[in-house]
Amino acid sequence: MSDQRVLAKEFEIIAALLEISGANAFRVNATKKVSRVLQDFEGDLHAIAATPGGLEALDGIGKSSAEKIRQWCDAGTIDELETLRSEIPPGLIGLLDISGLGPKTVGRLWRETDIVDRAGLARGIEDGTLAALPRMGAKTIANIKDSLEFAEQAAERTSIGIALPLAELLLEELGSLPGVNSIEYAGSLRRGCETIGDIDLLATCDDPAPLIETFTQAPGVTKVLASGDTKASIRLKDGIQVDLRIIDAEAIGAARMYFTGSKEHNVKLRHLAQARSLRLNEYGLFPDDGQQEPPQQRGIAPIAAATEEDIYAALDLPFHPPELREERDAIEIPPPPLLTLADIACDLHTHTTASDGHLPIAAMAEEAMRCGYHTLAITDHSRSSVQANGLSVERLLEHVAAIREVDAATPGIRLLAGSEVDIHADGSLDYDDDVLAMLDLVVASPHAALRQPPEEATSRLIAAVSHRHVHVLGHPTGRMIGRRPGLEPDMRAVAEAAAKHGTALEINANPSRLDLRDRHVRIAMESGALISINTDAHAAAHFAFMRYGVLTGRRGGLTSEQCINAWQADRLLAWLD
DNA sequence: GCCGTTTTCGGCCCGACTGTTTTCAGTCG
Repeated sequence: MSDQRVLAKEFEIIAALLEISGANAFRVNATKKVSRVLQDFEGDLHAIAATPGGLEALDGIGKSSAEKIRQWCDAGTIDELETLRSEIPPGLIGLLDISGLGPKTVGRLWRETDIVDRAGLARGIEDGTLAALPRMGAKTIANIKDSLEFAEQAAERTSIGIALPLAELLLEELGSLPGVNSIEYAGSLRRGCETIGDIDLLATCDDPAPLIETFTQAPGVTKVLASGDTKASIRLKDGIQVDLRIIDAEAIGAARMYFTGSKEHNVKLRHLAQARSLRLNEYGLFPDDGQQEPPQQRGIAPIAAATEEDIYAALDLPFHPPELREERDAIEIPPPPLLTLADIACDLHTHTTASDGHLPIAAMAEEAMRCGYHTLAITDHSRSSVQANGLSVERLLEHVAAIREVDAATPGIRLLAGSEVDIHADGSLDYDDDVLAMLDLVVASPHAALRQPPEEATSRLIAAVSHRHVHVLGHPTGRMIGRRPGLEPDMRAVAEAAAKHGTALEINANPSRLDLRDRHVRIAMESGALISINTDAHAAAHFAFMRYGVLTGRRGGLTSEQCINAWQADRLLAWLD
């Protein structure tokens, strides 16, 4: 893990310990923000720490945090963290993740009981220690017990590849109920995040009660977490939480904006609203008359509420698509026109039964035509990928001939004979130049040695993108979300080399990969590198992964101009030549 | 702890729901 990622975790721990100790909530928030800034930071942490004022120039990092970061760079520890650790049992941090337990309660456990970790909590529930605390009734304790058991076995976040199809299924089922006028998803799912904490649904309907009832009693619901007049939360049997909110149709824009987030984007919007003597909440943008009671409860008409566009316009801001509403996205700057799924006209990285795919060439061509593509590249594995049945030079030559044969026999789509060539640890490729030269398209990808140090990874990938026969750098880091971190190269250096040599960087659209990731796409855009979004399809169903790649591209600010999959066939072919 | 077109002090987003409590604290998103 890179230094800034390790340090981001340290600040996360500081924030959690401060929270338990009862520190000022704004100080806790500020510390959490430092963690997020470090998490997102791309560049050389030690270099920026050594530059006077360098750290302080980052939004959210002030003098005090900069000092701590420099201390960590020099000594490998932070005094404040060591002090906190010596005072507060670290096992308490694991209690903050249990739904229903917040900082106040965990702080109480620390000061007033002998419960210092999850095992202690389980004991305290049984032996009555918990029940002795104020405001701890039977129901609260039962909820905590349930959350504790759930937290012990649940995965942290759900892949968008699981959450999005599930959400679409829910929309179909709930949307067909009588009296439901509209239903849609919001939240991190709508922003296209690679993993989803829970699914947020927004509905407009004639009568909320029957919808809430159907929702909370649906098959697959293992627990009803909340059920009110306008909001309900359930947990499904696979552990995913779904929140449903009932919205007034006139205020759907404000609700969309509010529940899509991100939280940080909303906070920025509220700040700007305040500066204009306005008040923004999930019911609309209102004039701020200084009264405490929410304006919508006093019959005050909103200035804007029906659409998100109205609200941005009323704040004199450009519209931001959901994918560009993260903390890192500047709010005043108009976003570029983003690539859409409809722009995608080809897939340039797919596999067949020749290596480890499930379909023969002709069947893959059929699927690509169903997607409306003008071109499909067949790129089976190279010889080093033994586990994936990689092709020897001899088998590759036969395969190329077979691809050209199917291409000639299949009007309506152009098939490219390519290869996904292994990039060896030293940056050399798995086939000789004369072999690569006869291919229509070369995707070069790292598959092994994915734990090599960042400097080696950087030169390895720069060597690949600089190679005269390489068109696309496939899944550049080799990461698998939640399973392995992959390479951590200096992505700006790789992107600059790619831009210089006219090589495209891939967004591998498989939802387990999404590699490049969103923040790397941003760097590629800034460096002027081209992007190629490919599904790496090994089966018919994998062609549908394209949308996850497009979402990731959009989160990085990708335009159709800079994405070679959006180009017309002749332009693409000219570029390949 | 951070920040500044109300600037070096005094703020820091806002509402729903639950459970325990008789008016609201704590948690969540």
